Amino acid sequence: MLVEATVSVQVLDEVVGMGSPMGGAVRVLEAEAIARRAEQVLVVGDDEDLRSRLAADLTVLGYRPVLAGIREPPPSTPPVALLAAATGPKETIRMAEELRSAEGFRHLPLVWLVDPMDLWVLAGREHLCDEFVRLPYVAEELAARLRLLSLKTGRDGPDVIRRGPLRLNTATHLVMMDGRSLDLTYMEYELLKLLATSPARVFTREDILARVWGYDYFGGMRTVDVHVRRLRAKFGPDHASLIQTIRSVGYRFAQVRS
Amino acid sequence: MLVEATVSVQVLDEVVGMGSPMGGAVRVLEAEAIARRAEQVLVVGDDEDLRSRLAADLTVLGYRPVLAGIREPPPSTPPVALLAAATGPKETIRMAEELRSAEGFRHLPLVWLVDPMDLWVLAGREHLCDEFVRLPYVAEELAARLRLLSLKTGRDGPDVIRRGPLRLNTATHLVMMDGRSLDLTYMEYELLKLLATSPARVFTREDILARVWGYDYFGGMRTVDVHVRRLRAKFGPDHASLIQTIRSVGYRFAQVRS
DNA sequence: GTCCCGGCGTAACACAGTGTTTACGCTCCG
DNA sequence: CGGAGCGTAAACACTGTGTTACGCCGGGAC
Repeated sequence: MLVEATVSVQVLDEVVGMGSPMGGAVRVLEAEAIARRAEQVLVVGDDEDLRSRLAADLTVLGYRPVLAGIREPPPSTPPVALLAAATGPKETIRMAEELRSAEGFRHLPLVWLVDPMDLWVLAGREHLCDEFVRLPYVAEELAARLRLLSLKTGRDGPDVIRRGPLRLNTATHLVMMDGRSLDLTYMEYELLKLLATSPARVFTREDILARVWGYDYFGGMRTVDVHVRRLRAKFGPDHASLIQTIRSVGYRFAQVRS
Repeated sequence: MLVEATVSVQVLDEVVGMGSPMGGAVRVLEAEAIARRAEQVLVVGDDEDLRSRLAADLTVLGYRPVLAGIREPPPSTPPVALLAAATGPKETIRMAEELRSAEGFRHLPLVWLVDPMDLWVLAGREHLCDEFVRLPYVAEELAARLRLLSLKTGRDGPDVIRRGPLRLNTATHLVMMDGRSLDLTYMEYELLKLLATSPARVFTREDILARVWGYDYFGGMRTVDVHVRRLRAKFGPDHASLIQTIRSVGYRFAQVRS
């Protein structure tokens, strides 16, 4: 039932510094890699050699490769994509089917790594595959496809505010925390948008009331407190501190690592 | 300003029957090629050799390759995609920019054919590229990417918008749900088309009234609600949730995976 | 012309979901 | 130790939406 070679979720930090097996093929825009601030990419599959090469290249590209077993809970920080590195097409299909029915992985963009001889298996299985890369792959292609994927799936782009584990899509009003979507009310959404738009900046309750509730609002200021509390509750205990209280002043969105 | 080598729109029927330069690499599911009933694919660019190879492979894959100049009017039947076969990255970029500002080509999915050495030019130009294929390309990959492109853009042919169980033929105004045709009124159709064209995107009632009823419409906003309800009723209980309410904001078409 | 009818806009109502207020207890700091 | 500031919970009020019903309008049949 499971991909036997996979283990529990575990960051491959030790891979950092390894030379890429693809040699000079890896050419990265440094700024881009830094701006990506180590987004996680899950790597699954039974091809250990391929997995380690992917891990090395992803690291150089500025991603944080993560090994994951399907049965394990998904990692706390949301991965941008999931690379399927299997030894053959049958195994890839099996894995894709399993991932698409696993709760934590169902909505992750799935990228196949596939030999050109096996490309025919994709026909009619497009629902199991969001993107694929021909083997042997080129690191730059991997980078380009991951970028395109983020844009096309709406995880990134001009309308998306990214703050650490939080993704705020202003076009779709979709809010994601750790890859799971948050169900926010209108006021909660507007309040969060205000705070997240200017992270680290402190907003007084008057500020917030004026800009979210409107300048003509005359109500109690505890209203803000209550909505902040509800936001924190929906963030979950791990991320409740994303909105910080500045005593006697107001609130601010945390300064998340860049 | 123009791609000099291109000529006016012209179907490459004479290419049919040519052996593919890729040799045995071309393996097609016959049924699939027939079912495609010769959808058009535009090929532009100044690399004549690449263009003719593409034309041959596309033909074998069941597509109808069409040579087109950018300045020429787009072919009457809209193609499903546009392949950019230029001799170098600079030319590809120039062409892409021109195509994206040309009236008839702006909305066509654009596929780049790009040398792995030149992949870096894609960074930051994702808006000019919907999909790309690494050179030297493999015919099966081309086929798979064109298929994926159709699914991802929700276009099941030139005039057919596909969103999950819904099929919207903009040429015939025919709407199908799960294979059964829906009998929609004019307003219902226009409203659905607006929402389905940009799935997941939230439209306010003002947006909808302005774009469906016209900018000069001054009526109650509950009009939108009622029409949404009528649409949902015709969708049936199983699919009523294809149109989602965003409280205090508006409506959106659900994000469906194709 | 009149009649009929489908398509559309508006009004009315009930209710679930939300926003707001109040109350209380904890924590921090003077 | 005391008070201000804040977190938390619950109760309340009301807005927004789903739903139904009704009336108007325009076009086609006769």
